[in-house]
Amino acid sequence: MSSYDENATSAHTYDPRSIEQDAQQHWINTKVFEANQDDGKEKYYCMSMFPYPSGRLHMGHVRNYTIGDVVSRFQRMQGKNVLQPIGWDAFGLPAENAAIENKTAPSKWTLQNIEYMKGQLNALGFGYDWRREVTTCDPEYYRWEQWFFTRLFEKGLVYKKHATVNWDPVDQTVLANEQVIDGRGWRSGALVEQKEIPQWFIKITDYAEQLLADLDKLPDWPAQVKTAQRNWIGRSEGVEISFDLAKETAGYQDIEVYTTRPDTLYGATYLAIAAQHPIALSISEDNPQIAAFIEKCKNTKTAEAELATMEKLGIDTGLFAAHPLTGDAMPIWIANFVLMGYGSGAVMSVPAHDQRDWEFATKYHLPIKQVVEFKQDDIDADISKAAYCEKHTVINSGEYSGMSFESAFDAIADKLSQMNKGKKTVNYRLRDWGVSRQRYWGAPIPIVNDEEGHSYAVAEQDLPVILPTDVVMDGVTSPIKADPQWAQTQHNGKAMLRETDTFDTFMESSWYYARYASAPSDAMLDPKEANYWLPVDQYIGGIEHAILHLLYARFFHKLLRDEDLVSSDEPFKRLLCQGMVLANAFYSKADNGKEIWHAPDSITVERDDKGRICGGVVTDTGAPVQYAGMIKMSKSKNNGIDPQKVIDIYGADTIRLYTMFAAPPEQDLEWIESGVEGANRFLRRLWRLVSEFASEHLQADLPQIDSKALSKKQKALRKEVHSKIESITDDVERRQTFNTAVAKMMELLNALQKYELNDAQDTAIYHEGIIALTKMLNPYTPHICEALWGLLKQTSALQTQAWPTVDQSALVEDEKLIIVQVNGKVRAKLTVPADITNPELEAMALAHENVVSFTNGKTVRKVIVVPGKLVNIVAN
RNA sequence: GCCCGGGUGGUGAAAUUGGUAGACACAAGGGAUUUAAAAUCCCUCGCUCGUAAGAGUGUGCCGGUUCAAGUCCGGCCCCGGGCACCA
Repeated sequence: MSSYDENATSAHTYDPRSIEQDAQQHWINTKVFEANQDDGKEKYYCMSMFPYPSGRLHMGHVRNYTIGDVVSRFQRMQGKNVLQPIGWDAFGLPAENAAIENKTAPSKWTLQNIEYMKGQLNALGFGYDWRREVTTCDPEYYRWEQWFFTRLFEKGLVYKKHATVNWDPVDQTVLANEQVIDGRGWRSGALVEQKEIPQWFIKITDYAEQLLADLDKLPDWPAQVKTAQRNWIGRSEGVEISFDLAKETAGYQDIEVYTTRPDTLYGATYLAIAAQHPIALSISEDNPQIAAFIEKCKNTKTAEAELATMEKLGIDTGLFAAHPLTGDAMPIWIANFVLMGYGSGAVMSVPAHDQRDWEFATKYHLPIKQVVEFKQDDIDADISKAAYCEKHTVINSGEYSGMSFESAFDAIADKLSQMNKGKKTVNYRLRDWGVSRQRYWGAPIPIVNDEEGHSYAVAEQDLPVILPTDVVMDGVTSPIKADPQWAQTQHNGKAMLRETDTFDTFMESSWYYARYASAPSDAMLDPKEANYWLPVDQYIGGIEHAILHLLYARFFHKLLRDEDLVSSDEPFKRLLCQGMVLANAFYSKADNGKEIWHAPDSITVERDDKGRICGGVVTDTGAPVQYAGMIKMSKSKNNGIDPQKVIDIYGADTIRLYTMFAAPPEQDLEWIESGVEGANRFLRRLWRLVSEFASEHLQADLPQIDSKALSKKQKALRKEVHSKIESITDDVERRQTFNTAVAKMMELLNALQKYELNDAQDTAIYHEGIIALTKMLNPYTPHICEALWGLLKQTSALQTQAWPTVDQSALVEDEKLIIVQVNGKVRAKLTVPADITNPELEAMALAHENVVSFTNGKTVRKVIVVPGKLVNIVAN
């Protein structure tokens, strides 16, 4: 029995404010969203990516969480035991920046934001189990991540090594890529340098093969995301080759390189090493030119895009290595595009068959030697103009000349192997996961170091290592680095110093889905409950997380599995990546040439003769502004639309409906105010239709539908209702095209609105349609549906109602519409009995007046009949 | 630079397995209702020609396969996202 008070909402006009509050209160009272383990019921775990508590919800959140709520409510109506949790990705850089700006502590700022945003999530009516809320800056959360890291430490899956960071030499601090603007520190303006510092790494490369292979176990992930992950892991088969140095340098007798093209080894004409390579550093000690070049190489960001697009520069070391097969002397160069942190920090260069090497060799007049024959089709190929990168027959390669790519690859690899100068290797582009951050607002890394520099995992009984929250940010140094007392501690009775670095925030987001499912106070997870809920059946979030977050979470799941905390191989069964939310953006130019971005609601737009926006003026001042088009809502472009304002004007159901209707979920969504009004108009129309029906036609004893005795008109309405049920169910469940599902519900409403009620059977059919529509719309706009459910005098709970089922007999048609084409062009449309035979249909088509006028004087060569659909007459 | 997407009316989009291109909306125009406005309801709406019936044409560009192509294949142009310390 529903305790929902329909009397409170029996007003004649749609009033979202009161019905939304009533519905939300009703859900709290009935605890309908609290999910408990129930082995007798099929579970469904639906999860959206948790928000960073930045202050207020943005439209991207609304879109993401509405999709999650639609899926959850739909699955609940399918009879499943649904878990939909939410939490807060609470650590991160913006809290530190806000703390500096607002002179408050990051913790205080973050917790205030969480409180506010929680209210917003509730106002949108999302059905979360709040008992399972996770906040990552809570020591009760991050203590288990610290514990798990110490387990990995004991297993040898973490290690410390030097790695490059962006260093601000004025502020004496490490900068995130985001904090480097045009090569300078964002606060100091100093030229940023690359610096090597010791950092912690987790051996994700040990799992590279599994992470790659298990992508095949994810049929319900977007192909695009799987492809991106495959490329990121970047498995390649190649050969490790060692080149003997003419004379030992910096303790090196040889230089190791990895290549996927051993077939081109005879074309290797020089070696290139990283600026930070020990050999380079060693010879720079008494060579000021080389020292200056290495210094210059420090002035780049660590981002890959930067490295790929910067000017390729090099300098000759004057050293030589011996070609392993020919013995030829090969010069060794230092090149700015070779990374010390990747592979061995050295590459062999084959300028004839690699474009980057070709450009480098051309610039510095190094020899270019063709060793791959041009394919016949590539008649225009010219080594003096560009590298030839195809794999084909090998030439100019001694005994290997004339071999195919494959044969030469194997033969040269075997030869090197016999000589002990190389071996076949599988290599990955994927690098180990660096988890150290030199920032304050994160989980402290649970490691202590003794005076000799040995590292130890913090003992289990000493966890968590708590991050102090009562701190003052000076904008430069992390408070736990600035306070010498904080790091001092004991380990096994010995005085030691704590790590003052914190974890990458991807650590927290890599296992929160498991913690939602099971949060015991004395362990990381309770495997029994975690394994009931896991894996997540549907995960929803932004495409920007396609690689890093999703790869780390998949990796972490395998680590959890290998620690016997979970039993599945993959954390997320099905994945949906939603698109961005865009809005109009406007700017004007300041005197210094900088762009000033104006909020779209402060602008009066100007339109061209086709009604497209072409410019505008600031409403208050009349100052002209430029139109920048529809671009991603962002702070920097000042074009964010505050969801709160939309809720205040139209209500939560309208904003939910608009975000689901305006575009398919994986595509970008354009925020257009008049479209929001349209969504609201639909809800008002629905309200009027149902309330009028309820007050004028609804009666306690509606007759059974007598499907055999229905009139043509009644059959048509029933067919409309049941074909919509069939197709909307498929849209929501399989296709996840929520926009077309909404369009079909609009069509259903239009059909009901046009329908005239004359007899009791009409009322019964109409009632069936309204009930189905209310149920199917419930996942999208649950508040109005609760209220309508009350108006329709339904006594059972709407949220756990069974989803409407299709009556197949209602779909049977007596007549069909057939398209008639002549030579592929539509010339007629025929309405024919559904049981017409092909010859009859063909004859009817050929006899049609308009068909005759196009076949007159021609010979009919062929007639193609697609039963129930189309006839195409080929004539010439 | 590398990797991944996308391009259809005035606009957002639909066309699910190769079978009516433009469903459903928004905007615009016309009309009804109203003292007036809001709200609501009805009609028109890819482009060109035509009173209409209808004809021609049309899914970024060029070419191909097919009885039939927005959809498949080859080549090109343009736009967006990610690139390991923003999350």
